[in-house]
Amino acid sequence: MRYSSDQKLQTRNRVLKAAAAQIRTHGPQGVGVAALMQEVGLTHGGFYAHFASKDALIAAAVKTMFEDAAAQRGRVIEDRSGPAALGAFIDSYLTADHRDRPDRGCPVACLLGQSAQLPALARPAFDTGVRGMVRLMASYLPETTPDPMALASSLIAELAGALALSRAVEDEALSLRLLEQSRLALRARAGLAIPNTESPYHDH
Amino acid sequence: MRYSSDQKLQTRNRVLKAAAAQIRTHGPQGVGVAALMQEVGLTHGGFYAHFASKDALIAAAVKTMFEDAAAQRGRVIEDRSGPAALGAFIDSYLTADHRDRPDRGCPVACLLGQSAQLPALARPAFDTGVRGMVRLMASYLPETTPDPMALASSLIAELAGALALSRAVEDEALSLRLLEQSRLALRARAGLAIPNTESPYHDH
DNA sequence: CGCCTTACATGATGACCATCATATGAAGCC
DNA sequence: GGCTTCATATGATGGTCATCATGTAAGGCG
Repeated sequence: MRYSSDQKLQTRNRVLKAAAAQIRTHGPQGVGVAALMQEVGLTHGGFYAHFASKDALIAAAVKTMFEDAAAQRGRVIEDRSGPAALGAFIDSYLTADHRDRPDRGCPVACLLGQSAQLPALARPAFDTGVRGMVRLMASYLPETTPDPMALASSLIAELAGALALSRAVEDEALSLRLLEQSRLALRARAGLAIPNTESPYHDH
Repeated sequence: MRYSSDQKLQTRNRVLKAAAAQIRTHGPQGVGVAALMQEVGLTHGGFYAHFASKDALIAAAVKTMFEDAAAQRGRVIEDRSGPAALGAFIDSYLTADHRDRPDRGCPVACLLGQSAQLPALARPAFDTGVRGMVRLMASYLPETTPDPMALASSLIAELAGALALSRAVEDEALSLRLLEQSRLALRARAGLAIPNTESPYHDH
């Protein structure tokens, strides 16, 4: 075995990445140290050379989840700005695709209901992430918005709530309705043009 | 020991009630059969006389959670009807009290992010509960609402999302802001009078 | 050439957990 | 008064899990 100079760091990052995906799909409790390390191609013993405990891993993983999410938002928004950026973000957020790929999805929506399972070590990272998302959203609102932070906070609640609900629900039709109704409502509330779409309650 | 005629049923109900509270506070995985039975004053062995498996217990508990929630809504709404009922519901839902007592709170908000942990047996009960809540909300909206079901679905997403977010967040001030902003936004969206409250972003 | 550090592997430990086979003890019936 | 039934208790089984002590191979440095 030859160890390059940053071997350990690379391994750590691979473990973190795998953990972030696992946490989003199976929750913080659903991740096992042994299974996680095996996924990375290692065995469970070496884990404690990288993290002091499972809780420490989760805290670090939550942090990287938010960093990845910020990068992803950048890719979605591209060079748009203001309300156009907000529209692109909302439209990409409330899709069946985002719903079905929680492992790459928004950490807020994934951790929304996991407050009980989330170790105390990981809480500050979550708070920071939520704050950042609210601030970002507020910055994209039209300049005429009277209280951008207030509106942004309400928009985030619906955005993440609708995605989480659409995931929790079993019935596909109900799930899609939840996504689409909130997408339209959010666009309207943010002062964006409404795409001409029939209410899914009426077409059949 | 004397067994009254409905002894078994009463025990079953006590187990269910305890399970419902545990699931809401610690999630489906956080409930242990042994600990649960001990809470009811029994030992773990008798459990399987009442439920075929832990998953079956959770499914039954989810069902009772929604029944309890419906009864609780009735108590909050009292003899109000229409928008007044809706206002009372929203105001009672987005409070620090509801946030801090998940064991007695809305099952939708508790199970929002637990989709991964929720056993398949319990999913239909959740769907039914969500549908019922949307229908109820739609029935309270002003008669002039163009598409009550569509609006109700969007309102539920924000309602449950805001409560879940306020629980997941560590910082008390942020948590209260999330509750209050969504409370005001929801009242406005439902066509209700806005109580005269300063934005918590501005007062300090 | 040989020692030491580094990155990981092996294997063990103790805790917890769902599940079930079997025992117990009381109530009601004959 | 013995027998059955029924709700619950006891104790075992097999599994999973986080954690840690110790072993091992390889590279770098003397």
